[in-house]
Amino acid sequence: MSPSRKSGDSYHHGDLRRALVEAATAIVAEDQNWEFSLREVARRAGVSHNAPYRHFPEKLDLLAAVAAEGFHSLRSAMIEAAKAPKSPDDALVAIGSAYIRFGTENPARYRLMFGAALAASKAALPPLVGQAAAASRDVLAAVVADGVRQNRFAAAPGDDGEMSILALSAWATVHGLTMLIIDGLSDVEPSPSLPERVGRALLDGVRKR
Amino acid sequence: MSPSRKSGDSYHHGDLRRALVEAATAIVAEDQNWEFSLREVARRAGVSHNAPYRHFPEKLDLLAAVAAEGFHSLRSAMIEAAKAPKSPDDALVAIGSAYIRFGTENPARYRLMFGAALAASKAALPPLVGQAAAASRDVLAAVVADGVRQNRFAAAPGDDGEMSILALSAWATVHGLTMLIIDGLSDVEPSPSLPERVGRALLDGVRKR
DNA sequence: ACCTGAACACCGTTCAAGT
DNA sequence: ACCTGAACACCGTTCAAGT
Repeated sequence: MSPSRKSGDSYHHGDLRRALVEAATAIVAEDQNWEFSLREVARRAGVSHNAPYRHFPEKLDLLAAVAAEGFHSLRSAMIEAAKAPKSPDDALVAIGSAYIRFGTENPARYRLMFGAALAASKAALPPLVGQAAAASRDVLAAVVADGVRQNRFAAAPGDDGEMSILALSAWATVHGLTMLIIDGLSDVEPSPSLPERVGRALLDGVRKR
Repeated sequence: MSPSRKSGDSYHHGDLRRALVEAATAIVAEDQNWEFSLREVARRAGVSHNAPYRHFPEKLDLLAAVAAEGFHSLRSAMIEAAKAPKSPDDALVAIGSAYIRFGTENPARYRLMFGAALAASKAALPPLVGQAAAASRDVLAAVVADGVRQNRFAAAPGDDGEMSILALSAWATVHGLTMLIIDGLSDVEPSPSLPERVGRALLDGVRKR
């Protein structure tokens, strides 16, 4: 057994960091509550309650790691959704739908992703999370830019050349909707067709008429 | 000193409930952190650490009370903003601006308002919060409905008669944007003119062209 | 009715050790 | 290096009393 083994094999040691992230993710999925205790994560991972401190200086750092992984998943889901469609219109609907579906299908995980920022409070957002979030936003932004380039989407008047406001708006709409649905504040019944309908509404918001 | 004194005078007793809500609100504003401890609230109010249980069965209920009051404030800010403008266009921009300003000027309070829902997790949203939130949403919805009625806003295609999706979309946009800005996930620099610009972008999303 | 003090089972974090 | 057990200062909540 040389030490050159791939870090992917998880006997029990060597990848405690990954084990902790997975344990935390599992707890969140099972309890459907984004607030987990560090001690429970350690128990689940089979280590003492302060072994995690070797890998994460404080609880917030584990939270950030879980959140960042969540954003990577979200990004994958969006990329997957954007694969098939040809037109920017279809792509935007597909991506919007995938986004809402991702959030509403595992609300606790979605809340954690933004709750990590939330927990940070005054402090700056953990860079890990910020980058991961930006990466998933960029999938949406790319499609929006595509639509503008093909002259199908209307850039906002104030957006001279830049299209950041338009992309930000689109992100805000799907994010806000996801949150409102998760929080039970949307009065539209959450039918399976909702993501699709929201995707269409999103499209109508940017489409050139 | 008859007991028929108005409940508004706060010597020290009689209105502990209000004192607790105010103490919690003050702590959130000072720490800029929406997570306060029940014991600290009690200390601040000058009572023992479990006196609050006479008024709030559990911590979540105090959280909900603070959140509900926050929604009342938000509603007032929106109503105030909608007063002056005449056209639905101006009103929507004004309301959107006021909304974003409310959220970004006291992020901790805004996060708490939605964090109360968040904390509830699987359980249903505290009715108190749900109603207060709906009441403030309705200010926005009324202006949107006005615009549709005057044929200045375009109802979404799927919205046969109802305009709930359009209003929900508008709410989602301002809510999402507020959250993204608060969380530091918006890459647009938070200039004082941002609320105004966002209000205009919101308008462009619904306006008939 | 409303409030108290002591107690319970937790928590995040630290520290002096162990290997 | 990595992990442990004991300890510290908290927390939410409960309970038997006090007035």
